[in-house]
Amino acid sequence: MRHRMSLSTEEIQTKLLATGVQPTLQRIAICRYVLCEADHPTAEQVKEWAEKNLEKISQATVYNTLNTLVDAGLLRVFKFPHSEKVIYDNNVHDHYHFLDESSGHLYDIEPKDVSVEMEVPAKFIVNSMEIVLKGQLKAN
Amino acid sequence: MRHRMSLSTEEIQTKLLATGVQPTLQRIAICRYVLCEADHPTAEQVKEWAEKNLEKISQATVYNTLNTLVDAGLLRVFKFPHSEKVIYDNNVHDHYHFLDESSGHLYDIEPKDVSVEMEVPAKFIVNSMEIVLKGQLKAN
DNA sequence: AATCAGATTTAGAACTATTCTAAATTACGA
DNA sequence: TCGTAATTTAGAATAGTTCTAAATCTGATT
Repeated sequence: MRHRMSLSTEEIQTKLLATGVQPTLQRIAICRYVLCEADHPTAEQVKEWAEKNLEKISQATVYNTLNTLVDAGLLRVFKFPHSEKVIYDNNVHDHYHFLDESSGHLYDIEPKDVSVEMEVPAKFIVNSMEIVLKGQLKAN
Repeated sequence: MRHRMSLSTEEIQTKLLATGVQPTLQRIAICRYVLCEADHPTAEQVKEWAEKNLEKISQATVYNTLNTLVDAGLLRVFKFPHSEKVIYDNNVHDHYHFLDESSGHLYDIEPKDVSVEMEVPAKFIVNSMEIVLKGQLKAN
């Protein structure tokens, strides 16, 4: 279940301004991709998309922009064991992940769709919890 | 709860031979550290230890040896979100981790010490599960 | 003990993903 | 319109790990 937002340029601008980020051409374009279209993209994928959809953009700007969006709380970064590359997630709320080991595809798992009952040794005070499930999709 | 084994050189040799790994000087030394003494070390820490405890060892041998031990099933590799570096774990059974966010220290959590009740959307066939808890240790 | 083949070790280059640097460009407010 | 700050850029730098190919070691066979 992807967080697909469909946002107009104005809505993106508003979102950026609301989080104190200057809505430049490059940032708006990248937002169009990472907030609306993409599904757990890597920086590389963002760059590929941006090169197709902008006159010209540098690697540094892609990274700068993604970091800016993360700092602004519009995006989250994750790093999974199966890949060196960071992935960006437009689902900024607490959630878990499922990795389809055959395709490498990632799926968000909403906390409401799982029940985790966890009891840990008393000496640990748990603030947060990262869960990655691995397996395959049911064939059916 | 660390998996501290105290193993003699002979026992290490036997372990290596049993898994089809030639027990060279370097490998035995590194085993002495990673199987007995170390606690979730990085390759860098293994290298530092090895430089103190061997005449001479190269970076490549440290990495080669760690990879060999992982392939042999004597060690597991993990990669956590809070660090770029891979860590090696001599606990090769299924288990989870707790990250003390104040110290950066990792603790193994044995499955028997937690109860995880998890129900996920039916389309996912879950084969394994990585769990990292984050927080602090209870003060007292 | 000497030989040879294969395994291991090594120094250093290469690689990948990301960040840094410092100059050029752009945008915003006065 | 001007000046200052923010943004973008190319390319260098960095970190962690792997690769390469030469040197060394091992240990089985003679």
